Amino acid sequence: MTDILLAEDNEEMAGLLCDFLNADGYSVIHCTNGEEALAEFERNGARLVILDIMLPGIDGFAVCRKIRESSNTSIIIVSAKTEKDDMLNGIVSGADDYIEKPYDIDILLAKIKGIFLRRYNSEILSVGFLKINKSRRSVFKNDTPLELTQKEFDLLCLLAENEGKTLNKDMIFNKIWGLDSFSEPQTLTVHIKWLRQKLEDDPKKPAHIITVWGVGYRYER
Amino acid sequence: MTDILLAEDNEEMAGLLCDFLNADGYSVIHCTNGEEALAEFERNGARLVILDIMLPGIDGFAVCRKIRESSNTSIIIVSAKTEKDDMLNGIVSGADDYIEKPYDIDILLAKIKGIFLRRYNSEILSVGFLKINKSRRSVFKNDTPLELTQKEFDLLCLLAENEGKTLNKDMIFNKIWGLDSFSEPQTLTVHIKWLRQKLEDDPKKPAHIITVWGVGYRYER
DNA sequence: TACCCTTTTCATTATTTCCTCACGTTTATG
DNA sequence: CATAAACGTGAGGAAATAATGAAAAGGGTA
Repeated sequence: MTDILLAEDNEEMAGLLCDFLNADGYSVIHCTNGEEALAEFERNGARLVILDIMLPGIDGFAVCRKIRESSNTSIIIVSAKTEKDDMLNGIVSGADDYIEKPYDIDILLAKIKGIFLRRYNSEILSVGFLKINKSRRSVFKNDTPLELTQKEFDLLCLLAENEGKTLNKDMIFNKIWGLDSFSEPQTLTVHIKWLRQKLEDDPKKPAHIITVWGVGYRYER
Repeated sequence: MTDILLAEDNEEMAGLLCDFLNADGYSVIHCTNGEEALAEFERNGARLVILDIMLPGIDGFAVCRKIRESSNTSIIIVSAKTEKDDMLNGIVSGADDYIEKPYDIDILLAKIKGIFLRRYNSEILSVGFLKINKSRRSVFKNDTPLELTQKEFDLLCLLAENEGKTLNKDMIFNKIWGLDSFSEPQTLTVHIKWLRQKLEDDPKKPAHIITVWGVGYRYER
């Protein structure tokens, strides 16, 4: 399922917003009219729907009501008009939130972040070409999913959360294996290898999981 | 539990709003400062909290954050200021919605109605091809009913409500069997099997109830 | 009690992940 | 350039975890 379904007929606006959303780590599908949006929603669903009111064909309110018939997904309505009736209409149609054009993109992004946090508890960690969803325990490399094992995932999270910072081997080991572990420290390097094989373009020449000699490892985007 | 906890220091405003809310059938408790509101929330909770920002003592943002530490109840923040920062602050603090003074009381009432509808009236959980009616305890897969046992139903609800989120096995077990259960944790995997046989197209290759090795399970639509 | 249905247990198999170890490669240093 | 220490690699097997099938236990009801 996509994170966000965006229904907006202004290509320029939509493109810009998509870029921002992608940068924040959300997967986005863009439709330019109401029918398309409804069809897409029926097929694949979406965690959040952003609806422009002034869509060609079916308008945003109608799309909103239609979606609400079968789903309680989150919906934000975007409107150019600033009339009270419009706002009321949006709320009555079942939208979770309402924002007026021209809107400040930071505010929209903050609203979205809030919705995802409250609703899915899902902090999406977006580091360069990687998207790590900690609550799902899933990782995407440029939109293709990576199948990581438990240890690999934990390791990657630790490194990515400390992106650009060199982490001591002992520290990594203790965090992931626990202080009371009896495993050989060497085991860490093996897991690093596997991680590299899964996410580096050329595992022989790691560009993201960097070895820092005598110290540990560092994640670079 | 009260329907609405209103934190507003302006008595006149509060009185008016209370009247309207009562007229719409909500039970309301009114506090005039942050401390009082927090104490009341701790004691009795509330389905929705309406917070004025400019409260004597602790301000609305702080109250909001404090409540969010322990609860995901709905929160609306009311502010006289109209600055972007204020709005962002509200969203970041974890409010569900934000309204500016002077507000149109109809709009506020509509927002409230929307929140209650979405949040407490949504007995029907619609997740992809599944429709779960929690009060009737019935489940439909593409309009054909599934006959689930009690445990299967509870398990499915838990997974579906947390769609897309990987749930720890222990957590699942504790939620469904209770903390004081003496059953073998193994019994969970057996029920997972039953569930898969009833709702997966190919139970051998589960597409919806996903195993996350070493962690637990995740529902995907 | 006998029946039916649900739930649990248990033993077994299947699968995935993890660890170790030996050996090869790279790096820092004198 | 030689050397030692640190790191990387590959493979086999151990260990951990899940899935399965069958059977027993429990609970409600006629």
